[in-house]
Amino acid sequence: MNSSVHQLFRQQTIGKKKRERTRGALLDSAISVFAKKGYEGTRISDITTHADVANGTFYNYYQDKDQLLHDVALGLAVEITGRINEEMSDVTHAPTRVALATAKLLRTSRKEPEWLDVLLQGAFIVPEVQSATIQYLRQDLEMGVDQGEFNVDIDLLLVNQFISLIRVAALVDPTMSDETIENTCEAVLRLVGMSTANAKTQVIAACESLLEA
Amino acid sequence: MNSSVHQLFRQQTIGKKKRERTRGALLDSAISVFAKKGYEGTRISDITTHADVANGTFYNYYQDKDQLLHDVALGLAVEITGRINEEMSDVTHAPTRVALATAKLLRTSRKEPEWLDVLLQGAFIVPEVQSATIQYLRQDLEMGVDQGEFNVDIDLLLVNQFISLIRVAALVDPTMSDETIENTCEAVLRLVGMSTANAKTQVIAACESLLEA
DNA sequence: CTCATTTTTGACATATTCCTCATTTTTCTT
DNA sequence: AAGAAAAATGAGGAATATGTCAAAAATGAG
Repeated sequence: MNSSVHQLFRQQTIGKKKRERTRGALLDSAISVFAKKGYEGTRISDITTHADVANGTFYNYYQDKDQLLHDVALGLAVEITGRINEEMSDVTHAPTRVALATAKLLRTSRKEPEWLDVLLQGAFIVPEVQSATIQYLRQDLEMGVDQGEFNVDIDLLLVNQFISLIRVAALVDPTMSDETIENTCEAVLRLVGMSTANAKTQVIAACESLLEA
Repeated sequence: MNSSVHQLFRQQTIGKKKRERTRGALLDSAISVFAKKGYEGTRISDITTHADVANGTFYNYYQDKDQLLHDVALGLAVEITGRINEEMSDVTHAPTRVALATAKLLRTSRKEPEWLDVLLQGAFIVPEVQSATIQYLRQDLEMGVDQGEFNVDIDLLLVNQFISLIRVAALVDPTMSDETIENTCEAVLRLVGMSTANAKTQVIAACESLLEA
């Protein structure tokens, strides 16, 4: 086993002591297995097998599946949102930020479908992951209202609606085609109160700037 | 056990032979247990216990959980969508139909939270349930485009986005307050390309007609 | 290289769930 | 009310999962 393409957590632990490296292997395996079988559907043994360690090794690191999901999903949240936010540090126009962030997130999902899948599983199960995921989004939405671009109340419902549109994209089109990305970006902008035409314009602009990078 | 308030399937089998009555009890219990523990999380024994029958009885009716979910969710889909569609037979204005259907669906969820929960679980797992759920929705959306009210392409992604907004409402506010219902109705109208102001107007009108009934 | 310390191992005891089927109980037709 | 057919029962074997721990192996600091 251990045929993952990604190596997010093991990458982070290269050079560290054995303990951290094994933890990284478990976390990476958890991504693959949670994505494939779903959180409820995965057995501890699925993860240890995939990580090429003995059954008992799991219990040297975690007491149960919940703790593992917590670490995996939170790690993904920090990694993904941090990365995207950095890349947008110079963008101040809220609709552009929202469209760009959405497109970047879905691009990530095309390259590493398991990441978004597991992140979202975690966001709906572990409160702390939900907070981490929502954090930046909420800022950008409020910025859009302040700028007079978004015409809608920002509350918990809206933020969750936003996230659910992301999730649906991954569900309906796991290959995450350009078309799905663009349609989803437009949908989130309509959700926050932009007109169809306006949303289209913003998305085209955002996606162009994405191709340059 | 068997403390359900609802009795959808047992109601349908009153007067029928024992076989159908027991099947009804299993189906009603499945609603409660699936809603409480989730499909993956429920054990066959949870359902038989709740239905006040012996463990082995389950296997006189179904081979596995999947078949049970299929029957339960499809039954709910037929019941709920059929009911709502009947009540709207005289409404021809697409935005009104969409807002009304959404509000009625969420009202149902307020009264019987378990129904919508299980229906949606089924819609994301059993293809046949998804078809049954989508059926009417798609018609109304296309009607709205034809009437020049909705400004968006109708495809599988959009329909699923729509359904996911329904789901989020139930997730974020299980009590399903009036506010949540109205906000969700407005959100779905924005999703299909109506302006924030326009959506608000439609929802107010639709909700008023709902109070009369 | 050495060896105390850390980490891994995997057999096993415990626990859970599934599913069957011979037997008992209930149903309902006549 | 009798009795054949239908349905329900629940003990128990098979399969799967969990969590523990004494012993073995690997690590890495000096």
